[in-house]
This record gives sequence, C-alpha cells and structure tokens, in this order.
Amino acid sequence: MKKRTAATHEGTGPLMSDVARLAGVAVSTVSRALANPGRVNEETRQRIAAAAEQLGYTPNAAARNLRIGRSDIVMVVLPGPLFYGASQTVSEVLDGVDTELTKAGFHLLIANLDRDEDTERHILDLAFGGTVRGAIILASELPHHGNRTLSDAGIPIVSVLLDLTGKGVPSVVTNEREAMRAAAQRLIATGHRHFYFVAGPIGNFHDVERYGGLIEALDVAGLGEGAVRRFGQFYDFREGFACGSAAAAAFLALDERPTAVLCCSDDIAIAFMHTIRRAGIAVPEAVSVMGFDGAAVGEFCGPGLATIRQPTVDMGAAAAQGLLKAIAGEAALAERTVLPSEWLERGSTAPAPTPS
Amino acid sequence: MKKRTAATHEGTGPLMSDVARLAGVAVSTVSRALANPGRVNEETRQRIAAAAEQLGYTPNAAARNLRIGRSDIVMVVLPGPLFYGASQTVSEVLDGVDTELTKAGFHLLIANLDRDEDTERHILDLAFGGTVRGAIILASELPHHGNRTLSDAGIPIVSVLLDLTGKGVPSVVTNEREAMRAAAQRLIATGHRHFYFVAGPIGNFHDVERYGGLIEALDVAGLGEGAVRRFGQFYDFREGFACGSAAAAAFLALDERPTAVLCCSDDIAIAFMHTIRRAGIAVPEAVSVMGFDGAAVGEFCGPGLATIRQPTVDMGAAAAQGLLKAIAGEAALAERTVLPSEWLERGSTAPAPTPS
DNA sequence: AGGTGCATGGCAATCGATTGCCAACCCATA
DNA sequence: TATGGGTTGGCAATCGATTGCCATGCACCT
Repeated sequence: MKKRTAATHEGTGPLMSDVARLAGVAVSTVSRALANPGRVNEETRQRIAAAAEQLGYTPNAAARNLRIGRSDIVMVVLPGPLFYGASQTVSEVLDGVDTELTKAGFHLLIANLDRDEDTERHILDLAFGGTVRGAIILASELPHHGNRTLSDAGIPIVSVLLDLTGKGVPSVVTNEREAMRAAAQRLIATGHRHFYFVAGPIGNFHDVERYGGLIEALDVAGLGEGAVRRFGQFYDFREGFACGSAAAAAFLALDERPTAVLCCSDDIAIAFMHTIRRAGIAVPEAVSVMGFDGAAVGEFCGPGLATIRQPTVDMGAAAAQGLLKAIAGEAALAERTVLPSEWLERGSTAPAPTPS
Repeated sequence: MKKRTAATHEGTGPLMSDVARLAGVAVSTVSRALANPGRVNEETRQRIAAAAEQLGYTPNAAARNLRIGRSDIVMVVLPGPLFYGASQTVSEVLDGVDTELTKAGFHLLIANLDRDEDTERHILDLAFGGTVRGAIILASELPHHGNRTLSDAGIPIVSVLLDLTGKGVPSVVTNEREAMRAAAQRLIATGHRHFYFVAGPIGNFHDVERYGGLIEALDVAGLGEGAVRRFGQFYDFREGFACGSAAAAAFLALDERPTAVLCCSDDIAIAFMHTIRRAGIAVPEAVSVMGFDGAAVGEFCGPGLATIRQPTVDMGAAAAQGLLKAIAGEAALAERTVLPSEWLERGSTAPAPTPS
C-alpha cells in the first residue's frame, strides 16, 4: 500500500501522525502536547502547536470518542415540535441549556419524541450507542422502546419544566402551585369571588399544579371548589389559541359570569381575552384575566396580560449545570430544584366590579 | 488479561462479539446480518437478531463512525438564541428541518454563533473533526476562525431564511421582495399615498428585501421613494418590541402622519400598533398597519395583524431535503430555492381615510 | 462420481487517537 | 567519572465495528 503523506489526503484532513512528522516527534508526544501540556517540553509543545496550526489539524472525534469511551454531546428530548404559540417557554429553556453546555465545551443534540415509534428507538440508540453523554428531558415521558427505557442507558438525566422526580429523575421546576395560589389570593383580596379556570392538557403536570394552586387559595379563603368553574377541552399545549377562543365562547354563554379568569397558559389567555373583548366585555373593568408563562407579547395584547413568568432561561441553565455535575461525577443534583417565578402585574386584572 | 464475558461488562453494554458468541457465529457475520441482511442465511439472521435482542445490543456509534468515516448528525447553525419575540420563525424552520432529518435517520445538533470566539472554533471542530455530516445555516455569516471557514470543511451546507448564494451556499428563501411589493400595491390601490416603514437590522437581508419591495411598488405607481418615511433604529431582531414602540413614538410626533405603516417584522408591528392605538389612533380606520412573518398571535392583537406569512416549516423541510440530497451525492440543490409566502389579510389594514 | 458454481462464514487488517510502560536522556551530585 | 533522580519521548496495544479476501460447504449438473 502506498504510504500516505499529507498531500494525498482526500476526504479526510491531516492526521495526528502528519503533525508528528512535521514537528519531528512521535504521535504519542503530539497527543500529550495537545491534551496534557505539562507532560512535554514547552519548546516542543510550541513546535507541535505550530505544526498543527500550519496543517489545520483537527482531531477526529470518532476516534477520540471510541478510545476514551465517551462523547461531548448532550441531548435534549422534546415532547414535540418547538411550541408555536406565543409563549416561548421551550425555546427559552433551550437557550439556557445551550449557553451552559457550550460554556462547558459540550454540544447540544435535539431529539424529538413526537415522531413514530421508530424514532423513539433512534433516541434510545443515541444513549445506548454512546453518542450522547447525558440527557435533558422536557417531556413528561422518558423515551422507551420495547423493554428499554432511557434511564437504563446509564447516562445522567435531568428533567426541566416538568417534575419527574416521581420517576426518579432529578427535576428543575418553578413553584407553579404557590405562584398560582398567591395570584388567586391577590384576586380574592380585591373582591373576586367567582372564578373561571381554563385548563391545560388534562392530567398534565402544569395543569394539575396550576389548578391546584387556585383551589388552595379558595380553600384558604373559605370559598371552596364551588367558587370556580373549570373549562377543560384543551388537549395539547399547541392548541392554546383555539382553546382560549372556545373557552371564551363557553364563558360568554354563561348566565352568571365569573369576574376572574385564570388561564393555564398565556396562549389561552390571549385568545380568551381577545374574544370576550370583541364581545363587548371590558377587561379588566368587568372581568379580570390572567395567564401563565410570561410571554413577552402579552404586554401588547389589549391591556397588558397579567401573568406569571417562569424563570425559563435560568431553569434551563440550572438543569444543564446539574447535568454537567452529574457527568463530572460530582454530587448529584438535588432531587428537585425549585426556582421562583415572578408575578407580572400588567393591566388585565383589577378589583372585582361592584355588583350592579 | 481476563477474557470478558457479557457478565463482566461495566460501563459499556454488550459488544458485537457477545452477540456473535451467543448466536454461535463470527462477529463479521453479525455485522453483515445487521447491516446487509441479504448477505446471510435467513435462519442465521434471525438467530442473530434474537441474540441481539436478548442482550439488548446497540452498536457503538463511535466505533462505527470511525470505521466508515462519517456520522449521521447534521448541525444547524443559529445566529443567536432562539428568537424570543412573537414570531417563531426560527423554531418553525427548525421543526421542518428536524422532521425531514429524523425521517432520513439523521440527528440534529444545535450550534450557536452568538457566543465567544472560542465557541466558533468549537463549531468548526465539529465539522473538521467529522462529528457532523452536513450543516444548515440560519445565520448571515458562515462560522469561521483564524483562516478556516465552515465551507472549507468539505461537508455540504445549505442556508435557509437568508440568501447566501452570494457566498456560494445554496439557499432556501421566500419571495420577500415580491410579497412586500404586492402588499404595498394593494395598499396603494386602496388609496394610500404616504407610507411609513419600520426597518429591521440595517443591511440585513430581510430588511433590504422587504424595504426594496416597498420601493418597487412605489416606483411602479409613480410615487417615488419620497412617499415613504423610513424609521431605522433597529439593530437586532430580538429587539422587535422595543423597536416598534420607539417607531410609534416617532410616528406620533410627526406633523403629517402617513396612512400606511409597513413593519419589517411582526414583533415590530405588534408593538407599534399597540402603542398608537393607546394614543388614540384607530387601526385600521385612520392608519393601516402591516407586519411580516406570520406570527400566529397576530390574530389576537387588537384588530388582527395583517402580515405576510413565510412558509417556515416548508422552508426548513426543503433545506433539509436539499442537504440530504447533497449528502447522498445526488444532484446538488439548485442554487436558490424560492418558496412562496402568503398574504394574511386579517383586520389591521383598510382603504386610506378620505382627507378631512 | 467428478466438476463447477454460488452461497455462506471466518480471519485479520483497518479507521485514528489515547495511554501504560519502558527506554533514553539530561543535569546534578558525590 | 560514575551514579542517581527526574524528565521527556517512543512503541505498541487498545477502543469496537466494518469489510476485503479467502476458505469452506452444499447443491446441482453433466
């Protein structure tokens, strides 16, 4: 076989052996110089660095990964396409994750649960085949296929947005229940006695927590669950606008209308508010409306939409940091990390109207 | 050295040799059975498949990539964090890309230009080091570092959203100029003679095209560039709301106000419309407002925001398909692929008011 | 029965970087 | 000058799957 020289490389770039030859040392020396500078003579190191630079040498990732038995890629498992409504929750979380991972020299791979079964197997292959070093889950289910589940792959996993501690996955969430309770209490304190809750996907963690918070506030105030009317035909977070419109139609048809409307997401709230205002109902004078998530655009929808802002970017960053720690073998992330959300007052809520 | 058996594996899963042993064949037979079923006896193939299944065998990706010299990962280069405004352009494009890639058995890795210089080098390493097989660019610049540019890495590249054919990168775009011209002509036809254009980032492809379309329409109508007043203090697409508010303030301060406002993005338009309506200007009766992008939430902002919807998902899918073809070595993608955008009428435009 | 051809399976080299182990070497000290 | 301590560099095995090449074996044909 012809001996390869730097000049004969075709598809591939220069190899470590090329760098070694140019620098006049052995490949092992090059490897050490690049990875563990203390181990070689400074002058030699510089000569090697110069040679690598001159050749435009980039180590082959596959070879490196194979040898050291791990990669520098982390995957994020999404429940479906990036959300298309007004809230950019998922995008913002991703940004937080990406920033931290990049800072630590890791790369981010997107995996999507919302495809066929075959895809789910591919996701598992990424983990079991050693392509990824860890996973961050934004879905309520761990990927699984046949009798294998992501958690069997032996890589660190962290959940964000949804609490998966029940499945043994450390999770980063916000205090949704508490925040909703506080918001409801504020409304109660300003005279509201009849509530309307527009639900998210039934059984979804967010819906359970947010509705739960409202109920807690009602209980504390001695109002009981009868003080709230629940509208729940919302099956997917991507259908927020449609849900909000439908909820508004149902609301408008009521004989006695509640004075405060709490929506499980901003998308719902935006469509809801728009629809009832079109029907001649004054917000917030006649009816107070509140969303959840903290969509920036809410500021510009009629009266600014009051909402609860999740610390999305920080949550993403926290999840990534936790994962990185787990990867480094340091103390695992606390089971559950709760980051505080923020109440955004804006203009869509007001004291309850005095009964005419 | 102790001979490894399936029972002694620790961090790693079962190997192909374990499968071979269990099935009573050689590793090469296993490899062929898994990759090239025709090459081995059906009965043997089934025995091997059963053994693999029983052991939960997943081939090691690094070893495979090293041997065959390529990976099944494609990277998407973003200009910054996923956009936080109301338009979900980037998210939607990503979804289109992801769907196609997944369908073809590829995975998607996110790379972000908006970090430090070191990060940009890491992006190049992904390409030069063989981690990724192709790249889709959503940024106006190709990643580069020192004297290396992404295009030197020898992997297929496709641009989407921005036209990079000038840099030799096949691009998938929409007919922004034409769409804007048509929209402006529609406004002219309904009596509008004075225009206000709120610019995007100066020099940005979108801004150039969209403004250019407006100018063309004015020219065709014999109105000339004097018929438009341009507001341009917008430096980044992430600052759309702030820009819209500022533009509205400037608009309100004018002695003679144009009757039609064309904004370079929906975010701008949403904030703009909100601000002038607060100041008592009726939209669309007194002033018509139009955005660009097709944000779903525009439907719910005051009168529905008229806009031009980019076929984002389709553009992403087209870009991915083009890239896959290039990877497969088939005829390269046509230099420039133009997908039609769609005019969304909604309620924020109307014939020009008759001068009082 | 002998020969030909095709289908199947196995050996071993290969991809490229990493690293344990040991040899070579330098300088300093006795 | 000989010896010792400490540093630097090189050889070769290794990670795990893939594949060219060859050996084996079976069936079928004359």
